[in-house]
Amino acid sequence: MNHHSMKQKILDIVLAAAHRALEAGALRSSDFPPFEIEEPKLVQFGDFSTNFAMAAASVQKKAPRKIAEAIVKYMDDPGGILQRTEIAGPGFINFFIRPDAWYPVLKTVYDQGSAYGARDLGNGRKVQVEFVSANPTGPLHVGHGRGAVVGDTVANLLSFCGYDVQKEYYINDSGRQIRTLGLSVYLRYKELFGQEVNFPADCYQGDYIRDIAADIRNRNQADLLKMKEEDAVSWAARYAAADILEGIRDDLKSFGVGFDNWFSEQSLYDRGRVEAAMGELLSRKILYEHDGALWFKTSEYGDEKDRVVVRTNGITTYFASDIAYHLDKFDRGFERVIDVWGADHHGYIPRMKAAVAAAGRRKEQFDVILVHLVNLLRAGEPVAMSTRSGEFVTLREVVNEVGKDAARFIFLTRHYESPLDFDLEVAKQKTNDNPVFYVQYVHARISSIQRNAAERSDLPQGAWDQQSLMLLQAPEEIQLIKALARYPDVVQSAASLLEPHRITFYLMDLAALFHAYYNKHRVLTEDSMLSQSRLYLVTAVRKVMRNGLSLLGVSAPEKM
RNA sequence: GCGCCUGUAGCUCAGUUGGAUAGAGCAACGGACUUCUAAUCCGUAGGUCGCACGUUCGAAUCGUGCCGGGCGCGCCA
Repeated sequence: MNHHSMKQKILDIVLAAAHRALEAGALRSSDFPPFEIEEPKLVQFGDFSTNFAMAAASVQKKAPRKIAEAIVKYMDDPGGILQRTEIAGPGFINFFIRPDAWYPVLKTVYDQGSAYGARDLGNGRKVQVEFVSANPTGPLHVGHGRGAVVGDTVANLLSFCGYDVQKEYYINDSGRQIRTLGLSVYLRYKELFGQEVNFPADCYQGDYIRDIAADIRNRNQADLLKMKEEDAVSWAARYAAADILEGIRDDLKSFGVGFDNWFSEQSLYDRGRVEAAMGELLSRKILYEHDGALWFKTSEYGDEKDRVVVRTNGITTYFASDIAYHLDKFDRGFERVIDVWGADHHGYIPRMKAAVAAAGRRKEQFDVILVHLVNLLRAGEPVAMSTRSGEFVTLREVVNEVGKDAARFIFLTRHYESPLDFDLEVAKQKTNDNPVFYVQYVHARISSIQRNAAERSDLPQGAWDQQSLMLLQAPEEIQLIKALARYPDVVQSAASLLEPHRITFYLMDLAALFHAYYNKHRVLTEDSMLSQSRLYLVTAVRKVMRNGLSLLGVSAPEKM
């Protein structure tokens, strides 16, 4: 299988030319600097261009244009893919590809099918993506949804590119907020029995707390009133956390997000992992005692100050269990660990990186993806969102209203470090305002063409026929094939930069090219040969669309 | 005050990890449906890439300073 990308072929041609030029004495140094093969923004500059000459100028001690001339002079084109080359501007070499040289791309798309676009970056290495990890103290809201899609899609991308990926949800089921949850439920429970209670402001205010309390009463799960308050609170806490977690699991499921592992914070304590981690760090003198507390020397690893891991009262901080948790991740054999956090936690990154570094892991082994907030709007007006008052819009409500596909896609229409306006009305619109349908519509349209083609006996679907493909001469057709050829590069950069929005933008581009083509040229005509070639082309477009949408976890409808 | 993020068309945002004359969508204006799905397309107009220096063949992109916006700075989670 020799599916070299066009870009790679150009790179080979340039390098070979450089070597020949060197042998012939037209270049001085065998030291070729790194250079780029890129796709120029303007069509007049060809299909590809290279900055080799400019990049090499200082080493070769020659004017860039002279170097470019030498490269062009000694250039060989064994595959016969070049129509012409030219030297332009300060020393760019522009390459114009013969239209028929693009056709094999279509065959590659067919041959590789659902694997088209995948580059093996991971080589089977184990990577873990941890995301959402919302406290089980209330339902997921829209912001969690964004993190969920980003994490899920990053995991899809890495898995597609040869990593062995595990998706994990970290459950904060120990500590104070869980106790507060228990207390909240307990107090609501007492209210149900007509008792006067003073419901504190720092308890969870949402109605779901009342629902849980009612649930406990109605199903006669336990008689909390007969228990000692302390026992009742902890019983309520466990019950409520499990119940809420079940809801979170369901919400995520209907959002298309599933996890391979649900990891309990409490289990770290139960298995003595926190204690063990602290002990190890203490013996390595990375922890030290000061003012009656235990401190981590994070400042020696780039943090601005040291951090407390065990308080004066003997209780560990959240940081302590987080250290243990991350050490545990690496102990489980993951070579690479990726955390997806809300942007409000960004101040936490230096100390977490410090902890990972102190554990002897390399910088590249740990990444944090910071997902910025979502502004929920309805027809341009902000929707009130306050967790404290309990008046927030849940992820479930959003998914129920606009659908899984629209929600997922829209969450990925921005770089995750950019705040996102999510307008519920726009998400439902079936117009160009809403990119989901714009992209899905391509898939539906092509599916429709295929259904029509199936009625005709003169159109074998999916057959490679070089002769008929030669009929694909329109600029729009070549543009489409070029876009398909670009897809593997897009996937690679999305995966290596952990930037799923690149797939989204690519699909919108491809969709625009297709819709333009569709409006200008008819696929199925009286001309069998031409129809066959165009059918071959649009079927390839459909395959790539499908691949891209599946990475995003968005469906590819046959009809709309 | 310190740190992180951010500033690109009226609005919302891309920008191939330093490339050539800065790109979409929306909004505005003007067009295209007896043809495979008009949930579409075509055209026009729209810019001091926050500002100023610097780095170099070349900067929206890198560096420094300033201005504006968001967030974070607990022995909380």
